[in-house]
Amino acid sequence: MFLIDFKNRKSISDQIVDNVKGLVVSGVLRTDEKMPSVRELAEEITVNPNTVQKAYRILEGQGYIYSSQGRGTFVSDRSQIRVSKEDILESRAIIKDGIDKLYYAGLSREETRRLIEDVIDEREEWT
Amino acid sequence: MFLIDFKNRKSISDQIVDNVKGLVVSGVLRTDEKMPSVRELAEEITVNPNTVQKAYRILEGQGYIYSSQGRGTFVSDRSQIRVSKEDILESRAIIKDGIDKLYYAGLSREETRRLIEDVIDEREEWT
DNA sequence: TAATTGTACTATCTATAATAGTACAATGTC
DNA sequence: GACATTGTACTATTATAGATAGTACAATTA
Repeated sequence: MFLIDFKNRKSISDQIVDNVKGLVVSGVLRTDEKMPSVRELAEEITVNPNTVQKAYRILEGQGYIYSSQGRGTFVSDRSQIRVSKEDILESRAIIKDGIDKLYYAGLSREETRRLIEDVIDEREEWT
Repeated sequence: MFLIDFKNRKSISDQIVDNVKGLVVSGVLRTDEKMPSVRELAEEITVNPNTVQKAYRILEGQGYIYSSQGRGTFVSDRSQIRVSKEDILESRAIIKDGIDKLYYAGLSREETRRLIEDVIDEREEWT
């Protein structure tokens, strides 16, 4: 369910954040479903509890999950997700960086389009 | 000519690498044209010479430039550029990461396609 | 000869991520 | 009520990557 790649360039906490976002948005995790506790998840993926807590704090701040002292952490309704314009622009900048690198590697516009269409088509769940 | 953003998430040396690659591939820097020396460029963009040298080493390793002790560093012919399959896969992974983040933000397949087409169309020079 | 240039080092500083450990309030369970 | 669980907030420490600082030397050019 929650997979971490310790050799990844992305930090562990960022991987948890993106991982959970994907499960929430795709509906694998359902509204009000209980998330593993900070300590549980930390043990499951063998990282420090503080790392999980950091990810949960970010996820709560963006409305993907909500927490209740003593009770636990739960999945928010998708209507609660808050996306800022900066988030979109950051994603755009990441994609632009990747496209730039393909250009530097000598790919043509059409080859780039094909590669990206491949990536898009890999995901069957989509709004 | 060589622009560095010190607040960027990309390291300075990586920014130099990508910057030069772009200028070489687009033809702004012409074959056998002399590059600024390590020390010159370091002063121009106010970074440490070691940082520039690191970037130059990477660029030479990938065939974008070549160096000659005592003479300087020069732009390679574009036929000398070596692109590994891993480079393409890394670019693909970066793009996938950006597309994933757009999905997490709730964008539809079509909105994502439009945003990417925008990015692609921003670049007029292209093979 | 003197200046420039690429190159190779070592040492140090800095920022970020992750780990380790402690503590406490709120909650649920027995 | 007692106790375990949970979220939360700290501090301190370690690990790593990137950048800086400084030195040195061989090859080349002027």
